[in-house]
Amino acid sequence: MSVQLPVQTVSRLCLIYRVLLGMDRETLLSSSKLGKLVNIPAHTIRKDLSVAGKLKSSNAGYKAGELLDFIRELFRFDSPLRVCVAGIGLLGSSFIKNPVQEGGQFIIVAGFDTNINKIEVMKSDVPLFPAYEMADRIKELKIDLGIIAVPAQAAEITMQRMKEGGIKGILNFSPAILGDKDIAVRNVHFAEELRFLTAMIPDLEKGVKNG
Amino acid sequence: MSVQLPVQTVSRLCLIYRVLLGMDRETLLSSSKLGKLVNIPAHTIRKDLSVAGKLKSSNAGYKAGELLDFIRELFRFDSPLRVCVAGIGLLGSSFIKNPVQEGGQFIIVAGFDTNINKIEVMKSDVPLFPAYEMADRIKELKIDLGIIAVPAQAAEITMQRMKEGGIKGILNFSPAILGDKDIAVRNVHFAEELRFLTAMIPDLEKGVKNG
DNA sequence: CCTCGGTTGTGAAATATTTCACAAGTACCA
DNA sequence: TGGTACTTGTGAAATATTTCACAACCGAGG
Repeated sequence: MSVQLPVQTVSRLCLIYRVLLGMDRETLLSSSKLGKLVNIPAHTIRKDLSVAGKLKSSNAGYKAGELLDFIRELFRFDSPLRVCVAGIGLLGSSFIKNPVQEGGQFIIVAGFDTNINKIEVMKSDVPLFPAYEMADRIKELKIDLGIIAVPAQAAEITMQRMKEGGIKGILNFSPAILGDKDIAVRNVHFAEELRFLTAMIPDLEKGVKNG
Repeated sequence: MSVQLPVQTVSRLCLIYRVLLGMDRETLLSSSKLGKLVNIPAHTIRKDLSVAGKLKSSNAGYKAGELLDFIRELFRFDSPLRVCVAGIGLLGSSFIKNPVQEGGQFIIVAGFDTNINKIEVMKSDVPLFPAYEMADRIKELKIDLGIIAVPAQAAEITMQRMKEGGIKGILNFSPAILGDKDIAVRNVHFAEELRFLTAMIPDLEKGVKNG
């Protein structure tokens, strides 16, 4: 399969997947009902499903459960992925202490930090290791995804270590901007979300530049 | 101005803004040098600046400081925005305790929670109020932006209260999917970022569906 | 069996965005 | 002054994405 879906399509399907997760499998949804739930026009949803290779049905909408299964298989959301966290600061430890549930799709199996004291002191169900062991541990524990929650200046080396360990994807919360041609990297930055939001606001009154 | 820039252009300019912030104003950057820093092709950067209404110069690249000023004025990033946080849980309180700095572009001026005890017990420089006062306080304190960090079932009502107070933009960290035609809303969801990442990974080995 | 109301799936049209390619500007140097 | 080695800005071409519009399908009710 894999006709390489447009990124936005992928993103929308993920969004749909999310609402379907919290819904009775038997619920019957038309593309327009679904559209209202996720703020996407009905025809876009239909097109997305169409290019993604849809399922059978005609008429009468989609059964939540079937749609869920379809997307799950499409993106192989079935087998749980093993995740590690680099940087056991405020943010990093919150991932370790309050792991995302999401039906067991992700399992946090290791934490890393350069600060050995932190590793020894912190209590956690997840095993913690010093950062220099990262590549080896990632191989050993067959880790798929990495979350980077280290300071900016350590981000690059952390990514390198993760790559060396053979990680497939990285979610980067550090202020550094990471990217790589071999693996999927996604940068997330709170302040920038706020900034983007600000930039998108039609007109923030203020002296109203011209009119 | 405002020719309504493409969303992606806005997003890229914000990214560029971020790297410029952490850079000496005198640094001279060519579009390709800049491109490497943010993982964007040079011609896309030039085009973005072009449609955004660019500045003067030809030759010899951009001075970091000038570019910064250009983007700042373009999006009116100058006057600081007043931000409030709804939901003083783990995430919400982290915003209050460790406010984003970003050169004072955002100031957190209030927190809200339905749980009165929490409000009374928690120590914080930022004043905390009960949720039902939200609309009034937002008006009173002239708050521009809201961060929603409440549980899913409270998200909708929180948005309504914020709208009622006249807020211009919302950054929603709750699992609910929010949207509104009048104000800018941005949904952020960690698990979904992981999921999106997973979906984007070319081939996560696994039984390798076909080939 | 036929029609009505509602829904999907999808080619084709309409838009939007990215990429290209190149004229034109600038500095430097001799 | 002329030549070299950069770089930008941008119209036009190439792509990508979204929107439209409509045939086809289904179930229910005569």
